[in-house]
Amino acid sequence: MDDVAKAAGVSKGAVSKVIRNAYGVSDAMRTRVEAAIQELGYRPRIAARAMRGSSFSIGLEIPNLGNDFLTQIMQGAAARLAGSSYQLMIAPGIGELSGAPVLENLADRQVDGLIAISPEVTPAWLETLALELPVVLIGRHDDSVNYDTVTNDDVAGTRLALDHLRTLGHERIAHLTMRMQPETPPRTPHALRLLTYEQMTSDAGLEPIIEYCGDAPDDVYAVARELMSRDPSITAVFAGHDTLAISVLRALADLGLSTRHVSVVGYDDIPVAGHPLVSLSTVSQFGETMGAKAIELLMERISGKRTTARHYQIHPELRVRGSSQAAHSRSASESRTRS
Amino acid sequence: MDDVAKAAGVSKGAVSKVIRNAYGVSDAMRTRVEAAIQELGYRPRIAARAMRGSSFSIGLEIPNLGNDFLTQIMQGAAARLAGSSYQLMIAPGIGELSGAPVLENLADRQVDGLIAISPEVTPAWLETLALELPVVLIGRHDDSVNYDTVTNDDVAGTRLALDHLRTLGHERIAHLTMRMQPETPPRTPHALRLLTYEQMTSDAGLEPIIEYCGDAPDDVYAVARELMSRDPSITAVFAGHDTLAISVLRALADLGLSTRHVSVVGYDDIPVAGHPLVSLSTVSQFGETMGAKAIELLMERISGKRTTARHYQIHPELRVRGSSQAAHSRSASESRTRS
DNA sequence: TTGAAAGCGATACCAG
DNA sequence: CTGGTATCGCTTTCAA
Repeated sequence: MDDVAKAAGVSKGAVSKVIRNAYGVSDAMRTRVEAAIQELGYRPRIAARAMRGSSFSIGLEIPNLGNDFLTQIMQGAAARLAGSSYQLMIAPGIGELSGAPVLENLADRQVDGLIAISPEVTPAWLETLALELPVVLIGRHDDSVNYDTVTNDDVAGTRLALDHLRTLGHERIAHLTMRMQPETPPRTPHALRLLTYEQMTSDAGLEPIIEYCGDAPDDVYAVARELMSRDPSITAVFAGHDTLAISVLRALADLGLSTRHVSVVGYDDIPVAGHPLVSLSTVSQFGETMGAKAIELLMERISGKRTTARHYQIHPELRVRGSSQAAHSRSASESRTRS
Repeated sequence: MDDVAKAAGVSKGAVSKVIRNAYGVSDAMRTRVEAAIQELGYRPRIAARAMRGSSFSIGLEIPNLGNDFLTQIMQGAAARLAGSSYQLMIAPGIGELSGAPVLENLADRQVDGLIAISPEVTPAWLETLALELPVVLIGRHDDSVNYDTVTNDDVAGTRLALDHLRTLGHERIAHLTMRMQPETPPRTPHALRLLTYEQMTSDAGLEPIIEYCGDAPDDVYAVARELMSRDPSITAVFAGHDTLAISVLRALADLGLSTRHVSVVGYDDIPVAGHPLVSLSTVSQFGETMGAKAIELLMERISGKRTTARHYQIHPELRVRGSSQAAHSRSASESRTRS
């Protein structure tokens, strides 16, 4: 920067102002400085800028890279940030090392704002973190004071899925979900979906059939397969998200069954769900919109336009595809042969 | 840091040494300082550290978030970095804004090392960039001097796919690939696959059938569908990568055809390829290993263990699944009805 | 082994 | 409108 200042015959301060196009620079000076910048191929060091001002980076913490729904969120955020002077820095969690440590890593790097997705970070911890920098949490329905949230209406989405299956005549509807910490009140997406499932089955006088699985794809598959082979009375599965649902489809296929025998409905509407070979009925929660909205909320805070919390909620929509079909008693109709 | 120094009754320099566990600190001092760090919950600011030393961040540039193969690379890199003091910062390209600008953004943020995936960045530019910081390029077979490369043997992989189809009796084998800049010699994965396809069809006396598509999923689908409906003599498609292959499967399904009529082989072995409903034959290039290897090469340079370029090449393997079947003349056998 | 002081490259305040 | 200067938080000599 000193070089640029010398080349243009001005002071460092002036160069700084031109870069930030701050108030108080004459046109003559601006042109000279910009010419010098061009000529020397000067690029400001973000690290140095970050010490006094901002880093022009916004951090996006995600617990898991393999999840297509999270990918949609990332895409929405990245697209919304395109053309701005900010760069999106995505920091993935790795196995157990997820959530708070990753968020701290990003905060240590002086990002100007932070988007968090990990459901297991506690609200109290996030409130503290949000005292230091703007934070948006995606997914959890927190009643936060210092940070914003972007959620979808998991209760409504679950109702859409279950009402759809009931309308098709299903009564033995299982719910496959992730193992999770108990929480009161439920605020994570999967806890809310589970709760809503429990309420709806109870209201309808149906027996709840709940199966829990871990994160590893192999475990999900094993649990799905065990569930499908253990109880032939089940005619439909509502899966906590599409990746689980697709594991159910895999288990069905491997057992020589199909969605004619067992209907499957997922949640998220990941891209592959719409593929004709998969054709998964699901609830869309518009991941790209969520990512984009998170950036917008963050920018409002970064620019100082807003200091009070906002809780933005998306209305999910049902996508009916081939994996949900009218109920048949499976024990009667199934053929046990591959089609 | 001043606070910590005061609390421990030592100098800033001493605290710094403890943090970096540098040479020349007594045990007594270390314990006192560590206690103070604990007590005050002190966390060093990376931005300040970056000004003098390193940022403990390594940058990963990817052109596109929606590509499952790139996701595998990211996962491999993230996993390999787990437990180290480095944080992976993934910077996605957005639409046109990809490649060089994103790499510059990362370099401006003083990352300690950089992994690049964009094929369109020129070798000359990368050589210059690699003068400033360690760089590993994934995918392109450059004969680089200042940066390392991680590639898979695209020629061998293409041979695996095409030999497989030939063995199944196919002679009308189309190749669906991405539109790309001409380059001499070919160094990008898709250019090499195309070249190998051209050589093999020529050697076998077969007519080359080459179809180009853009990046947008809709365009890929349209091209695939047009190809499938235009020329019924085609009995097999070798797609440049799995996502293209899956679009071909979609087009086939929508046309009332299946892989009994047209065999499809992809490249990458993305997770969904192994799903029984998709069952895509493909060439695995072990994306996770590539990502992990890139981190390893980078770390060797960051630690100063190595300064000469390495070009690491992975041996691809064929994964035979249901989408490749013995050739039938499609015009004779097809039924044009949905099954 | 420890402490003091000089930067790193920008920003921001305050005179001129 | 412009230039000088203190400053951010850390690393890194260099003496003691």
